[in-house]
Amino acid sequence: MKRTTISDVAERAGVSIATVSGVLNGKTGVRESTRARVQAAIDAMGYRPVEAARRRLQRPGERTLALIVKEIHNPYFADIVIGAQEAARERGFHVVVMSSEQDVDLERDAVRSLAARDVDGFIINPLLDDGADLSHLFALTHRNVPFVLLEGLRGILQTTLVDVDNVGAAREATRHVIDLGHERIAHLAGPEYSMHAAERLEGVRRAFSELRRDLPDRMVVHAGASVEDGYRAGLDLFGPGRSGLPTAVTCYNDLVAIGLMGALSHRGLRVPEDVSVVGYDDIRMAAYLPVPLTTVHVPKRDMGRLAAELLIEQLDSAHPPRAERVRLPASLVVRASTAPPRAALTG
Amino acid sequence: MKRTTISDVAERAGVSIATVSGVLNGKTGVRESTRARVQAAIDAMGYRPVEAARRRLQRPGERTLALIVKEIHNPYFADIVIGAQEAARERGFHVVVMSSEQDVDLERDAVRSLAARDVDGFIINPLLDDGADLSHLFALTHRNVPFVLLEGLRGILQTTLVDVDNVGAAREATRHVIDLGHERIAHLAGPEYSMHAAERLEGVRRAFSELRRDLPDRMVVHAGASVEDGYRAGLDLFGPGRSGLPTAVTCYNDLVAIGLMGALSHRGLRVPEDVSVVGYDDIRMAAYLPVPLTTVHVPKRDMGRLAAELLIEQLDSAHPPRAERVRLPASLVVRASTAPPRAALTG
DNA sequence: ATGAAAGCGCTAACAC
DNA sequence: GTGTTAGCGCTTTCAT
Repeated sequence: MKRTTISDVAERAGVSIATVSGVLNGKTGVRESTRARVQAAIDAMGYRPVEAARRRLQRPGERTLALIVKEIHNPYFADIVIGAQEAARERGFHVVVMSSEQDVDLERDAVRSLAARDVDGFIINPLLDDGADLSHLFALTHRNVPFVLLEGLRGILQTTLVDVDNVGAAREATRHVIDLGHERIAHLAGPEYSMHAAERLEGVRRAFSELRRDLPDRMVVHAGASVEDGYRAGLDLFGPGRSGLPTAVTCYNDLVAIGLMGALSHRGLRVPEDVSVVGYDDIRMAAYLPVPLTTVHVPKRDMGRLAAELLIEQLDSAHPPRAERVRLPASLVVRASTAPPRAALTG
Repeated sequence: MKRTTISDVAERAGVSIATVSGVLNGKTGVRESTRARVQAAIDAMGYRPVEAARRRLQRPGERTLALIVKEIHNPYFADIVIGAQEAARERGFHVVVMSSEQDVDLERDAVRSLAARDVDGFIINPLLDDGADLSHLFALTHRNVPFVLLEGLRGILQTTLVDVDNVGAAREATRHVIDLGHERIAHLAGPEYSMHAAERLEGVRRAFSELRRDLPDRMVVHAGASVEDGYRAGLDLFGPGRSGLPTAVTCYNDLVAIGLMGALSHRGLRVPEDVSVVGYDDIRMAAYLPVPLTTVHVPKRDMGRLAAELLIEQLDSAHPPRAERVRLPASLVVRASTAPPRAALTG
């Protein structure tokens, strides 16, 4: 069954399509009786104008940016959305969000469907696809649809990137607990297919190797990115019958750290007295927790703003986009969740 | 400067627009030399096809739903998004999200811009506009674009609604702390322009009045919907020099409850020993907090699913939408953040 | 292998 | 007041 069009309505109402268009757009100069007849036809047929044919094809139309995030639950992305939305709005753009929920197929799908709806540009936090199927991104390049990335990708993609120095910041975070005197330090690593997770783990390793210290494999737990992941990993790591427990744990992100702190509490361990915890991202909540979280502050909002700005810049310039790779500063914020280990205090 | 079109490219490449269309769509039967020439022109001019003209106007195209939330930071909405996305995907739909961030103008704007992009239907968590300017919603009705609401509106809008019984659930939550023996109970109310906030406050009042008890005005604090709001309100409520402090606090939502718990901790008060705290929503994090939160469980994911299902149903039926008003069950989950008051224990 | 021309659903002159 | 018609940017037969 074909969609009802303006001519169907016109026919039913016994008028021309121009007249229908008139009442659709509230134009003056349509007799009241005619208007009523047309409106009746519209209602009866459930007619719905195709906006693409109305505006898009005629006038320029308003412009919109698409932001594709990895997890809709992560406040990290919420701040990025806010920033992007601000910058976009100031320039007359709108921002729509889609979430890939860590699924490459969903990411691909999201890009395709949004591109099909003529969004003007993309801000994408891409998944690190194993098979390196970046076809959807290449498709954008090929169609001259600009995009900026929020996380690195292995393929030497020649694109604009807005991120922080994850290796350096994770290294700094790890150094912090080492400097406090901790010996047994664990890292709750992020999702498997994530450049950020890899970079942060690399930063942790670097802190250790710089000091000629060893990071045992069992001290690296691949947890994930959510509160649940942190909770489960924490429950496991500090499970009954475990020995050589870590006295400090650095986490992939704040959500994982929050889950970990829950697990520690439920295991009867205290933060930071028994275990020091370090997060990453500095989500808003971090400072307001019962034990304010020591974490790496990431300028999420600024990242969102900058990404949108760079994108719009590309949109408005005729030149082929030059691939800027911006690394905004990120550094540790020490709060109450880290302290010297017991042994260091008593010994 | 007008946008580059397919004929510009054709002209520059010295071919017809049909040929350009051919290389654009990777059609076979184009001489390699021609293809190269066309591609060169495309690249040189940064040509970008208007997708609306390509698909939309020709084929049916893929369908998408828009979900408009009030605050992108609230995990409450994240779960709704997940649910809607699931249900939509199962039926071949996509879901895009926009956030009004508690701003009526942004909400209006979001609806307009999305409608202009031909989204097929809306799931909207509307703001309770003071001036009752629901024009953007009426515009949808007028254009036969179906939508379902996630929060009530004052105007007797004849639309589908998916929500829970907020009054009843808030009443139940309040009864819980009353039954535990608390006398001085405060409520951190939600944002001003919110039906949910009003309904929940009403539920609190009802619990009191049913028992012929009084809820003093100073025990109702208009906080907001975020962690920061809860923190600030908590810091204030339990500030130095305050007397007659509440021994239990019910909150507009879990985020506020989390902020409150942070404030209590920073004021040296313990949960639930000194103060019982009740949240609302049961966001995922609630169960994993150091002190697991007693809260009203709201079936967010199911709400998202249902909203999407009802919407798609309307989309696929020719009949005018019947306005269903579904109230999914919500009830209290008692965890560790509530306990009898000290006085009740000792007295 | 390439081009001319008819349409996709709608708006906007311009006639009548 | 209302209808005719020429586009909007593109795809798609159908010729050539």
